[in-house]
Amino acid sequence: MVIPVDTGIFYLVLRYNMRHMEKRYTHSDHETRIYGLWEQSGAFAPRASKAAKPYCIIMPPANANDPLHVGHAMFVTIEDVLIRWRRMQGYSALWLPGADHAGIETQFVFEKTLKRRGQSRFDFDRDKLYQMIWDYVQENKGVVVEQMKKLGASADWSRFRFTLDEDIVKLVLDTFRQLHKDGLVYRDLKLVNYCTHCGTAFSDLEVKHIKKKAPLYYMKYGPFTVATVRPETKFGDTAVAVNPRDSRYKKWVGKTIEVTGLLGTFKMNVVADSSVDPEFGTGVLKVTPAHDHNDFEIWKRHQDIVPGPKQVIGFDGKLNELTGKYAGLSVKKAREVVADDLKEAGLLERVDPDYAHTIGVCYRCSTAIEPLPLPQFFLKVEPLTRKVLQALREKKVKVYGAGHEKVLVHWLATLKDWNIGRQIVWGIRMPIWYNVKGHEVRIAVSFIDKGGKQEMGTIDQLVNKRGYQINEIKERLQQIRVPIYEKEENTVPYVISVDEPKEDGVWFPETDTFDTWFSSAQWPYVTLMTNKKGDFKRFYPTDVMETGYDILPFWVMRMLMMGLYKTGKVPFKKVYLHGLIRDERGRKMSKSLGNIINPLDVTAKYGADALRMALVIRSTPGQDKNVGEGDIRAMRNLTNKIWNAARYVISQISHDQFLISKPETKKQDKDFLSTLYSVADAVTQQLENFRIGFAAEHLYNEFWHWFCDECIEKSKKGEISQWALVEGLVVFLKLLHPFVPFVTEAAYLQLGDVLSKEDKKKFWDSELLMSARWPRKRSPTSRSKPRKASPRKKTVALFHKLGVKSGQSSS
RNA sequence: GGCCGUUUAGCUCAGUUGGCUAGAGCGUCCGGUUUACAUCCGGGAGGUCGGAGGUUCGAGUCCUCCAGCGGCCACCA
Repeated sequence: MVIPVDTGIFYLVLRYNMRHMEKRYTHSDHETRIYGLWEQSGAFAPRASKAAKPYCIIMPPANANDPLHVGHAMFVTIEDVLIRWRRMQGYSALWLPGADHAGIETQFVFEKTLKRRGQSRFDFDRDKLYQMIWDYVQENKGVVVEQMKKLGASADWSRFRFTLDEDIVKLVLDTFRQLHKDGLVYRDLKLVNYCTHCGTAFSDLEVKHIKKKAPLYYMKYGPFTVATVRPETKFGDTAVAVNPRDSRYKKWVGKTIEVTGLLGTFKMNVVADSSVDPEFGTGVLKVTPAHDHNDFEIWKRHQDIVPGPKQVIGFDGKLNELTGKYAGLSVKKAREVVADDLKEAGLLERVDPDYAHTIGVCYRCSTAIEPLPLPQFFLKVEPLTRKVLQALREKKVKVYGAGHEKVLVHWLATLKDWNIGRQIVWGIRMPIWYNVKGHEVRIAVSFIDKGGKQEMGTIDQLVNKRGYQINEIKERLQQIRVPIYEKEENTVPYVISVDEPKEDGVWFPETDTFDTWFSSAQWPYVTLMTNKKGDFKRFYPTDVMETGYDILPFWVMRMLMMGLYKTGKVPFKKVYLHGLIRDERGRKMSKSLGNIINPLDVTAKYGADALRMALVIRSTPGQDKNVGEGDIRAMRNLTNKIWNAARYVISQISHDQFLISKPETKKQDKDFLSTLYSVADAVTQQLENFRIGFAAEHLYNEFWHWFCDECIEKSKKGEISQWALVEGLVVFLKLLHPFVPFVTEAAYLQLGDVLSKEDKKKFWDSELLMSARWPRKRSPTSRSKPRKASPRKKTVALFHKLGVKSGQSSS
């Protein structure tokens, strides 16, 4: 057979093969060179042949700023197993890699480095800060790619995409425009989950709920007593609510009461709302629409009686000027001070010191989340989730992963509208311009003046009182806050546009950026649309989306929503969710425990193959897995075993004039080959069913305990012929290759060096194992692995035949 | 409060649609270096598959209930 190979590769392969094989497999002698051979062979790119069926996996884009951790190693291994397997089966296999700008994560990390220099993000205008983070990311980008290569990832690096690539951004913005046109985007004032430490709003999904004990204060409230854990928000109260069926308070409903508090006496209306639980506390609720989600909803339901949000906590997490002498206190401090003052004023009836409840905290920094009123752009979610639910019902997408399909359905069924703006700089700026003309008194901005100092205020104050030019404000803008008013004539008009509108007016850009997930939700189609011509047509919908179950709602769900919206098709047909990797005792890996497995350290010590196999063997989708150094060492031993099995077979070839023409006569050979190929079929089947961990274990056992322990030993006694043994070795190298690509390739190359031209015709179908043909049953007549029927089984079968209930009789 | 997962050898876990005489790694005990591999080979001990019912010729596998562990969701102030 003539193999058309690039002569350079051929030369390298020749040079690579040294006749001598070391007694032990030393990964460091092979991995880098083998990866080089693969890359130069061009086999990472999908087969060009039109006849080859497409197979595509989009790689979850790693955070551009994130060094490799064990989670990466897991996804690299599983996806690489699938891609290598399908590639060997002859598919035109594309594994498309990329990186994510990871807005909040990256900006947060960058701000830490700023802090070390004694600076903060408030020292810079928008453009300057963006540029600084861009440069910072450029320094680190690419590191993770090099690290993934060390793990053996056979991705097509030539198709690598970054979420902030110009053409990707363009498509993401197009989608936004389209959503807006279709009425799926709206601007509204709602309470958002605001982290005062990170300085941005989050979506509901990014709020972590933790159980906590806190004092529950019972305070006098006009004719009532109300229970609250947040006395500091009382300055923002606008009404009092009771349950409509609560007979105790019926007479008060609709009345106006007088409440004397720390800042004087106020009038308030009493409303009846069924969300109030008569059993809780005193059954009376103070309504604080600006600082509590439930209260906000009560206001929405009773707008005629209940005044709207009165914000008393600022975005800095401190009480504002409406709180009189308490202004400037942090929420936490204010709570204590207010409680003390209430007590002193005789307004505190009693305190339940250990009230257990849950509070929302920032998933990033664990700061308590403040619900704050903020005008935001929202994505109307229901029309999108409906389509996903339908696709799931119609089985257009299937989820592999321990019950997570149900979790996904639950998410989709209960999802709330998505606030897609974030108050950070690092991301794709929302393409929105406000015409501030005539609204200068209503719009607050911050910017950096010529002296490099931050200035803030309404546009009116800055221009008319402090004498700044409107253009210099715009040029060095940090943030803009455009309020929403009930009255039409007070509402600030905006247009969707990337560039400043040409129309008359004074146009200020929105300073919010999109939630990172808004762009990554579009990842499958934007990466294919902006890549080589025809990729989208050929590879979309993709075959498998593989990722950790922890980002199912953040990413997978949203990709389905956006993919169906934009293309009318699901972005992927299968979802494989891997579990988290924990330490050998089942604990989460953390720096403080010192139990982190650093993939690069492990790779250096035991080899990439050992790490890959340790991660994947016996893993189950959706299920966490414990991995310790012992597991990795055991798999390093496997690589050595593979190497030595090959070494033995190869040594026999060179010693005993290996004869290809030897006919297939021995019965033992036939049995051996029959079993060999049923192992191959079983592994293939397991991979097709995404039983990857099981396939790996099965292979491990068959290779080690059957092929090595039994068959090689038999061959020493002449019970299995040499050529059959060589065939066995080649088949196992191929089957093992997706899991442990380096050592199998190294062994395959060694074998190729020893085989004669004639021999190669039989055993050799490619210069490189990674491009070789996946083993299949040689003839349809060969049976599956014969199993001895046990006496018990025979008996049972007989009973069955006779229609007799066996019961205990067989024992 | 709702949902999901899990419970199999000393430890960590596998175990397709029921067919098991229940496996692997690590650990442990005994024995082995005449050349594939001591990162190894041979052999052993160790499990009433969380508990109780049920379906079936047959249940680790399916159904019901109970219990422990873990996770996700939820506006009880």
